[in-house]
Amino acid sequence: MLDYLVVKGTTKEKLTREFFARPTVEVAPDLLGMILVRTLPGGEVLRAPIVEVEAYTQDDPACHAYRGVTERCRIMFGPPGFAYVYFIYGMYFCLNVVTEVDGTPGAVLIRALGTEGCDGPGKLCRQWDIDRSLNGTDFLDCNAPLHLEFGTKYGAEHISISERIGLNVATERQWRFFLTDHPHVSGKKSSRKQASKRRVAKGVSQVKTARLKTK
DNA sequence: CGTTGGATTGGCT
DNA sequence: GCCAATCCAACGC
Repeated sequence: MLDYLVVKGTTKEKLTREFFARPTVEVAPDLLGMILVRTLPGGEVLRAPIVEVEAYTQDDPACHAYRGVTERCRIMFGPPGFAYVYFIYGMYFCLNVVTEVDGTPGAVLIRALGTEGCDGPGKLCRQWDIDRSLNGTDFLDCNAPLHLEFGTKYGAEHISISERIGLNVATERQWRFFLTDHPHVSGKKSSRKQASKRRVAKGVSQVKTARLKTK
């Protein structure tokens, strides 16, 4: 609780476009501790620090931009510091921060916030009413319905690293960053280890299809 | 505690 | 058609 009430001094450091125009894997851990500010349509303002993120880059098979520009991921190819929101699994939205210089795709998935009910990329978007309408929002615009501010800065000694969650490609990349032992990181509830990848996703679906066909 | 499957829409080959 | 940067409930041991 003390964690997310701490907002750095009164001298607010100004966030710049350059901050995001860096290699994605460098920006990702720097986002930990920064404050996400969401102004709801009704005017209510929600604020909480980012406590878990994942990096996705152009040469990364798990990245939506891996196979080039499409309508869905085109925002990733534009200037950095903007929101990339996508729809997944038929019922969830996920929020990303676009990184890298204009023309180079890259993004950081925000996986958890340091507040109740935001321990997971899908959960935090549901909780904070974030959907496709916020795709392309400028995180530098204080008047936008969604923006970022500098918060507490954490050194490497407070940051843990692991492989990303929910992927079945490029699983070797250690591109998930989170605040060590923070109570609001995802998957903490049952403290289960994420070793149960979908081993033969293809085979499983084929079996499923076959079963349906014979019905 | 570990593992599996269902929900449910739309992006992309 | 296939299946996904998720989540949760329901199993099995």
